[in-house]
Amino acid sequence: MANSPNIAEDTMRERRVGRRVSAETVAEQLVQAIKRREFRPGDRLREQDLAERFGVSRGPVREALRMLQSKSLVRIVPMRGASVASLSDREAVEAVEIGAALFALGMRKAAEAEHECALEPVKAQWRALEEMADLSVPPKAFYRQTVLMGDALLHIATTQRLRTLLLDVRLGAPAIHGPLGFTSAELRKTSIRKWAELIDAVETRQADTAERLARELHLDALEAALGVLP
Amino acid sequence: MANSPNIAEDTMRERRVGRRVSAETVAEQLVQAIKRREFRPGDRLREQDLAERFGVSRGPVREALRMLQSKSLVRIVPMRGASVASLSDREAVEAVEIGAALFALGMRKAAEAEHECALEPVKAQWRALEEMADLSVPPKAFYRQTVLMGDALLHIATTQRLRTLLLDVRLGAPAIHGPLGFTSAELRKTSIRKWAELIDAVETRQADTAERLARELHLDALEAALGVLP
DNA sequence: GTCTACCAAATTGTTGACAATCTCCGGGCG
DNA sequence: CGCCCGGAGATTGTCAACAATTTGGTAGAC
Repeated sequence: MANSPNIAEDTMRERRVGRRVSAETVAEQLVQAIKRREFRPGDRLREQDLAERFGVSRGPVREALRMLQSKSLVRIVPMRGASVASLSDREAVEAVEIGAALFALGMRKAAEAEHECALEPVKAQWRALEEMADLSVPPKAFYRQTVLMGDALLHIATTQRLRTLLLDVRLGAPAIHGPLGFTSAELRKTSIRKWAELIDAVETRQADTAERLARELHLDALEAALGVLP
Repeated sequence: MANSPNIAEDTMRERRVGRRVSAETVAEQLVQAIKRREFRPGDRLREQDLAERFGVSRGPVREALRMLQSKSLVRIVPMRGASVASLSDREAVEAVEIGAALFALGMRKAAEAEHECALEPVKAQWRALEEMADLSVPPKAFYRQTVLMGDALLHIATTQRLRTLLLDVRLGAPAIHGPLGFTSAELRKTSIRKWAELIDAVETRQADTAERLARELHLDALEAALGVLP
């Protein structure tokens, strides 16, 4: 109550009483910057630069880099520094396939789990997705909606580890896993239909069907993306 | 003979050209110590203790802890320190299922990959496994041999990311994923047979069969382990 | 002209000291 | 008797300086 709500419009040098540690916020902001393409795959990440950018010393920056290294988001070679990880086409495809396998497992577990009324918000999001069939909606928005739905479905399976792992894997291959594939009205229609079938499979506890549909949803998008790339 | 591996008081000095960075060796040794059960799930990891143990200062120790945190091997809560991650039964099962899904994907890719004569060493290791059907061989040895075979099979699929990811996931749940299940002669026979079938499926490019067998091999062992635990 | 040795700048790796925070243990008070 | 308070010790978070290594360029020899 007597807590004065210090607003965070100031720079990050603001000394918050909160228990946030520098290394964590640095890692988080660095991830955002990479997602925002301010740093691109292959770009070098000099410790001093990052330290000045985030208003801390090199210690927390090094910790943040180590965290992101373990998530395969940055590459560190001893005595030569860090850089944003850049995946070959083969590795990117592999990452998407891993994501598909993990998501398929998640959908199996969701179908097997208890999920009383938890499917209602998912259905609401599906209706939002259905509205995006028209190509006037940018592919990125469509893609984001699918990610939202997938995460909501994963949530009802209560598989924390799986969710974070999937998030990490997707972070590494945004180029292919991203909205690249959703430029075709055909694919969007198929995708919308399969999402509906997936939700139904989860609701009616058909684990095998749910697993298959989840995998197909990912691999369809991958195939489409590969058709755009080369 | 020439080298006694116990005392390491001078190793940090100038044993070799400093190509290795402290944080990496600390992380590696800490992982070994955790695998060796010198630190057990839930045990606290004080930075100063680890620093003295490994002969470095707290900086590299903190970096190592961050690396292991991102791999879900240690848990760090701000201002309260690090501890070895301890999984609930549910989380451990989840980890094994994730491992099964990843390995199944790897076997699919192995079956689809080009693999001229690369299967010969795998077959040699299978013959070694076959010799271990007798229960006089400790379960741990049998388990280790299966891990070796699995890794060799993954190798021919050239899926680096998948291998490291699988390794990380397995590190987190050694209690269940370990040799717990292989105390039954029945299970060993089934396992040996399915490994042979798996190798054959990879050799004859039957991706679906390889994927199914890989999953079954993991889930059979999980089921057996769950039968021992409660 | 090309190759090698070597120096200087830049960058990473490591350390010890200092600051911030938490934990624990008594003592005072309702 | 139970609860709040406070301070000392322990532990983590952060920083700036120092050491080690790589890199890029330059001078010299052949």
